[in-house]
Amino acid sequence: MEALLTKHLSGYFKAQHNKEVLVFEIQPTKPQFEGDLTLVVFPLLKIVPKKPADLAAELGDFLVDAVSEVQAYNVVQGFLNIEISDAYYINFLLELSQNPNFGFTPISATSDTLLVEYSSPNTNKPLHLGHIRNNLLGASVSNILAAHGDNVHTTQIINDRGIHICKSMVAWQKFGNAETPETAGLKGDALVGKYYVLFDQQYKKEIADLVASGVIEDQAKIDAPILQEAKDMLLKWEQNDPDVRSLWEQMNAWVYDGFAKTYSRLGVHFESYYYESDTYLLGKETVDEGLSKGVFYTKDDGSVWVDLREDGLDEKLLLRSDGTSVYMTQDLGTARLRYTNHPDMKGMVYTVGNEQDYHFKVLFLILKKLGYDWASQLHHLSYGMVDLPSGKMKSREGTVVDADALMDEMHATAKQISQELGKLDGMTDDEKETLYHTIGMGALKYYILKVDPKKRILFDPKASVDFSGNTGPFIQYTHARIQSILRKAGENNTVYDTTTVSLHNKEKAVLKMLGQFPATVAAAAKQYSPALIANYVYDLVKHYNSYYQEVPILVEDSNTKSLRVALCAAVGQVIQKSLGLLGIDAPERM
RNA sequence: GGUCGCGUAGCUCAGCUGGAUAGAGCAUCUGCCUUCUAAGCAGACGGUCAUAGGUUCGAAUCCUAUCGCGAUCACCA
Repeated sequence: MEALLTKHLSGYFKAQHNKEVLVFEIQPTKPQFEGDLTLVVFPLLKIVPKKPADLAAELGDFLVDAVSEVQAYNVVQGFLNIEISDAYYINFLLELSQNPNFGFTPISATSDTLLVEYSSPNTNKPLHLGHIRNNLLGASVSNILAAHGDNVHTTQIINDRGIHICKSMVAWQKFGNAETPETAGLKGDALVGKYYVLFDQQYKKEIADLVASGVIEDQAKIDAPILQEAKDMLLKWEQNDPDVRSLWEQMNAWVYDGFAKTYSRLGVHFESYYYESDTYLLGKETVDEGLSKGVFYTKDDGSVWVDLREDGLDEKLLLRSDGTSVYMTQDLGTARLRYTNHPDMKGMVYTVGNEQDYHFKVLFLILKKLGYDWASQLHHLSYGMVDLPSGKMKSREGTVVDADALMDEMHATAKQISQELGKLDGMTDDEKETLYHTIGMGALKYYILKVDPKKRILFDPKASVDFSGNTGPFIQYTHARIQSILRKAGENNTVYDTTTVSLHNKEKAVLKMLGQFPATVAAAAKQYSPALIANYVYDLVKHYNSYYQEVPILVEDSNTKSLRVALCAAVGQVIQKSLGLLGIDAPERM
């Protein structure tokens, strides 16, 4: 509709005033005024010098005359409020009902291939609340880009090597007594995490002992024997020591087994996996390449650096003096490997927390300096930390919210509320458990995703298990009620005579909301923001519930009834799609 | 200290490239289940949009400065 009005207005300015005007400010009319769309005329006064109200009236007269869908207008100051005919919205509903792809763009031959990286765990501890935000964001953005018509591949980089991995390995060797997930009765990732914590405890104790014997604290942090053991182990690992490699493979296998269970519950999946243990060597090659191109340089101790001071950044280490690689080294290798594996790729999205903004700025700049033209296609999907009311999460201090435990809690809450409400008669126990999972995850995912990614989240455990108000279950509930109506309405009940039905003003409001869905998907893709989808679907549901409350759907008059059922079905479809983009299931009943 | 981000109701958040009287939820208080699922709806209460300047017909939104919070600037990842 906006496009149609723009076209006519543009023609009008050309014919009447001989001016080229291509962009008009058209927005939904505020509820307190009469009308459906509002043209702001202030910007046009520079082109045609008139009083605001006069120009608005002139344009209003023209539109009523020229555009059949425009049936009336009113002017308030410099605002031209345009009333659109019911027929337009009724026809829109008809089109929408016949288009299962409404709002989505199918993948075609011209689609861009994109790689979205998310999750990216370390193999030394279980996933926690911070990872949950990462996973939900990455998975949802992947869905949104795909809905927008991109050919999306999901992947992750697994930080499976490095000093932090060696820490849990050393601790297991010293204190583990050959414990396994089976003998300990723990998930594999939880078992390995336990030894990571043990390492830290022992490390702190050794530092304290050294300080007590007269060593300066900074020196004690370096000299602590267990840290030396971890460093030795890293060197042995890079030298392919068979014993170290075997232990490493064993412990990583435990972790992957644990992660797989958590990912499955979260409902995320990956089409490929990259391991730093595979890419760090290519990273080292990249460093050599940079040295030969003169982009990097070597210091006296043998360490390799890049100087970014001309770009307003700092000097950055790329290879340690002992020749081992750092974080940046392997990221260089990983990026190159991915473009080798996907030559047609048009972009890559890194879902990583905003504490690494600087890292990615540097990474992209280095790749550009190395001459890779695809460096400009890389995007860092940066998001804020998840904080608790008690402050920051610290894995070594045990103040993290464990992902598995959190999901258990959401499930239990969903179960408790569902049982209290007692609406699930006739469902099998399996169906009920599935539903509790759907609702619990709906609450968690919506709670996390409704916040603008770049903002930090304050995770309040009490508020997160809230199931009413602006929550996932609230939206799921509306979907369930719609499905209930559709079941009662029966089949083939959505055919109506478009020329004789009329619209309730609440119906019109809902249809306007539905009309915004395609633009919302497009905006969410452009901004990599699931929050736009979450806020949109909440707004849609608010309008629908208000309508549902005030207007009966299953009425005697079959023409009116069919229109209303069609509207319910359309709302149900858009809710289901929106929730789908957020990775949330829409239940048939609850 | 340099750089980046954030600051909107008691709390948690919306507010698109500047537009009309800044919106939701939670919490507190009032109504509405013999009628399509009350995980709902309708209403009340609650704001000097951190502060001060500037640009503009018009600023929560853009610019500058200040204050506050956070992140980062590691031979950690």
